[in-house]
Amino acid sequence: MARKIGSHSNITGPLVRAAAQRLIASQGFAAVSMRQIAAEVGVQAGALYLYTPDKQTLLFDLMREHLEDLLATWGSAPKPDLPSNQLEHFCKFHIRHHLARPEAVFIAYMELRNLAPDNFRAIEILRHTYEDELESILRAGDKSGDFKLPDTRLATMAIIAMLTGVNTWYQKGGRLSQERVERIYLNMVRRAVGA
Amino acid sequence: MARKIGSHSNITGPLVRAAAQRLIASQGFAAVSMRQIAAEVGVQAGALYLYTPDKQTLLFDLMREHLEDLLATWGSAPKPDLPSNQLEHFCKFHIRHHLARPEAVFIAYMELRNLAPDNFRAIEILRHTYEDELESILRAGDKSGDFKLPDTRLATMAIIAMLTGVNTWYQKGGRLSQERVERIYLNMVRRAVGA
DNA sequence: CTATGAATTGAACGGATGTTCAGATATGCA
DNA sequence: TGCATATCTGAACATCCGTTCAATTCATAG
Repeated sequence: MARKIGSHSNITGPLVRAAAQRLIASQGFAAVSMRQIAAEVGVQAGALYLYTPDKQTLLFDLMREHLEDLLATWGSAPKPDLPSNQLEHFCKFHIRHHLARPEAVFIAYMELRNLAPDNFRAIEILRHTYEDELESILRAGDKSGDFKLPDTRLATMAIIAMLTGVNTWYQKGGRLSQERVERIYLNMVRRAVGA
Repeated sequence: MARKIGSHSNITGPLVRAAAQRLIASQGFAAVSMRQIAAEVGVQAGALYLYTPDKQTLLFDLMREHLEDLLATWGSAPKPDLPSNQLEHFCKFHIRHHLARPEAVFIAYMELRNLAPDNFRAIEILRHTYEDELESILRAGDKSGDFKLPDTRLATMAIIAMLTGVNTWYQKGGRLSQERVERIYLNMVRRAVGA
């Protein structure tokens, strides 16, 4: 067997990402220091630089991985035929995927302004790619007559804002189950697009 | 004439708030230093403490004033009679008011976690008060049969998220006029609530 | 013009920041 | 066992942070 790099049973790398995600989500990127992250992992600050070239890249990697995960998961799911069913699939997927990783979602939305310009552009492309997935569903439905939309781009932005907004108030074990929330939101979305 | 306090033609106070708002909106509270704000105003850092007891209070005041302005402006506008007209009034008001002060809106949404606990609670009360204004419209419309809503609280959160989302993409001089955006969003909201 | 008090400076305080690196430690393979 | 290398420490670097305050400048009232 070829010698593996990092053949020690080292898991510090993932721990660093997890601690950084937790801390940045709760305090904000600028307010979290490398020493805080290191303390959470149980190492000294200098050791973090074995796993990231700098603090900025750590943030960028968290956001990029979140969006790549979002796109990959969406892309690997089978697509229904009819626009109406595609819309249902998207709504439920979006709520479910976002509620399952609130910290990553929070960071991806709140820390955009802390990205260096090149990193910002890369993240914006990924986000736009995801938005286009919904927009193409709406466009197809509008064309087929299943939906009635004065402006598909605005409907796209409106629906994504609405669905992502669930993350700001939903609490597991609250008044409504996640399935019920999904159904109620889907119902509102359906009516909003004239389905 | 009684001697006025600050009878010098001093406008530094408002300038401090304006500079702080501009800088915090673009870089984030934790990333902006008192020295940066002072430089923007054209004074030394120490002078800022004539206008705010500390950095935390400066943030709190910005957010509180934004929400008090929102509630006061909303409260002073005449209310239509029918729920359907009230909903139209709210949608147009919300989009217009928020698009007119994007920096204050941005700060009020993004910097909540940088508030000290007491300040956070105070801001949350103001925000909830505003949400209740929409919720009572929806409740009245649901009762009167003008709207058909499975859950007024969820509809409230969904609509506010949708409307506030305009701030993330709207650009003056873009493809659509503000009035057209207001109309399209109102149309989607009306359908979403079953009006 | 002078006295008064508001407005501001500029230096200083202790401490935190991201990052680097020589040296120490731990691990797995020969 | 001994060697190579991955992992980590702990101190150091220059710089920035929020905040305080004695000293100074400034504008106005009398």
